[in-house]
Amino acid sequence: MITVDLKSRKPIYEQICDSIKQLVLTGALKPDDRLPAVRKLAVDLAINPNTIQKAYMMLEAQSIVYSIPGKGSFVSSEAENLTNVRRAEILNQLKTLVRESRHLGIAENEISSLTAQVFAENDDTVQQTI
Amino acid sequence: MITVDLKSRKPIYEQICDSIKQLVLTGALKPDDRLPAVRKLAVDLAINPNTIQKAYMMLEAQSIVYSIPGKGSFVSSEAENLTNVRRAEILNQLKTLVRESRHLGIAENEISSLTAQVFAENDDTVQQTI
Amino acid sequence: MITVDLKSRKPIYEQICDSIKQLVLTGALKPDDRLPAVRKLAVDLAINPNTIQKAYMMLEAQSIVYSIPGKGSFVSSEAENLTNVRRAEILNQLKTLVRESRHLGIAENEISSLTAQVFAENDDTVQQTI
Amino acid sequence: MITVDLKSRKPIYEQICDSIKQLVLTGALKPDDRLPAVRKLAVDLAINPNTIQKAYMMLEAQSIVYSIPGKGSFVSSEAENLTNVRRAEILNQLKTLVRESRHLGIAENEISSLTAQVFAENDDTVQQTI
DNA sequence: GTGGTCTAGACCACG
DNA sequence: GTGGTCTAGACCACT
Repeated sequence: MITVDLKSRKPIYEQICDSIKQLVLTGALKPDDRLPAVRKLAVDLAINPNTIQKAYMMLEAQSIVYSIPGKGSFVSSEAENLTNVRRAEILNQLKTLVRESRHLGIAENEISSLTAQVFAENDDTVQQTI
Repeated sequence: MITVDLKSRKPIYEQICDSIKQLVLTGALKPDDRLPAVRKLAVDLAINPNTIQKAYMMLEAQSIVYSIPGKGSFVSSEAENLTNVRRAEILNQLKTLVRESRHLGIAENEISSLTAQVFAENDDTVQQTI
Repeated sequence: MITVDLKSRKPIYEQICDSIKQLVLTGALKPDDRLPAVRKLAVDLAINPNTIQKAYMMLEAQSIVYSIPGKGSFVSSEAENLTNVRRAEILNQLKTLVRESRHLGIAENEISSLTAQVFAENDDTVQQTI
Repeated sequence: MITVDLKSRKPIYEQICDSIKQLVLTGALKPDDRLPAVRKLAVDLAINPNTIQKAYMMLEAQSIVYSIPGKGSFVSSEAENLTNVRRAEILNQLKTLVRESRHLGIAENEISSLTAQVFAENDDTVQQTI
């Protein structure tokens, strides 16, 4: 489920955070679900446990995860807000990009057709979330 | 014209690169136009000349700028390709974002209306370039 | 392996770039091989680390090297194209030189014999690569 | 006869030196011929007279030119050695290039055919020197 | 005055 | 320990 690209410029701990957020967003992880144990995940991904620890700490700082010493880390119930937050972010980014597109002379219908095309895709992930 | 945010996580020299690329994209800088002198820009932005130098070097490595020691730095004639490159980038980013939007349950017409709204904006910059 | 001539008119960082390209061309450095650490090479060559850093940055801009902060700098897998690029360069330079030779009244067979002589050399490096 | 490329990275004064050496090599300028007047050449090339002056000074330092204050600069009689010097240089560079060609796996007959091709060219400049 | 190179030394984030 | 960024200040060559 969780993968990291060691060659990427993005810090590994950040990749792990993003992976887990993604799992929450898609519903694969629900509130009070337990996250993989730090040591196990470290072995699976062949990376340093400290790095996993750091990722979990960042998630905890964002209230996406809570941890119980000796038991593990769990998805917070507030994690469901993630969807709304992310939605707002995306719409904002879209606005910025569309604005720049316009500056560069990209026509409105070029964007519309791109959008339509994406919505016509047969994406497995989408199927899962239905 | 060129501004930097010292607090940003993005390196200063990269901000300068982006600023200048933006000026080229908007047509504010045309091929063979002269860029601000390294030292002058450094003073204006209250930044070390080495940092400006680094930015210019990166732009030169990308063939967006050419420098003649003793004379100055100038916009390359090949810089006009920038528009096409940037256009492709944007369409790609748009596609990714729209795809994620769909995953999060954002409706197609929500995006359409956002697009329409942006294209209806009265942007001064757009007016100028007409 | 890597040496620099402080007295040369060619910038030190460029000498380092060329040295590394050469190592890649001869196969001494292969894709994903690790380059010497910036600070270590700086000490070995008795040169400021910034200069090494600059060299590595230029190589990265040319996609010959990729760097992962905290891990090191590595030969890119695309670096293998270097051979083709260099070959084209060489043939071009040869053409120019031969043309000038002709202007100066050097006979064709003088060049042929020089070529034959070089190909008859017993070069250790060539032996190794067989 | 003499041209400069203001956009080139090669210093203008060096371009002028090379141009003049070339004229001597092709026989267009013979011993005791007078070089163009500094001011006139500066006007013709639209560059700073100091730059021309510097070029002539460099040539004088290499004994390719001698100057008589108030009369002008003239091609030295020793300038004819230039051909021999240049010939040696070229053969040396050729040797180095051919050696690298061999390392990169370029076949001997590839170089031979390139040489033959150049010698078969119909170059006007060559015609002149006959 | 221009760009270009280099040094010395600092601080940061990552693993 | 790694690479990456930045500053301060020096010197050079070219115009």
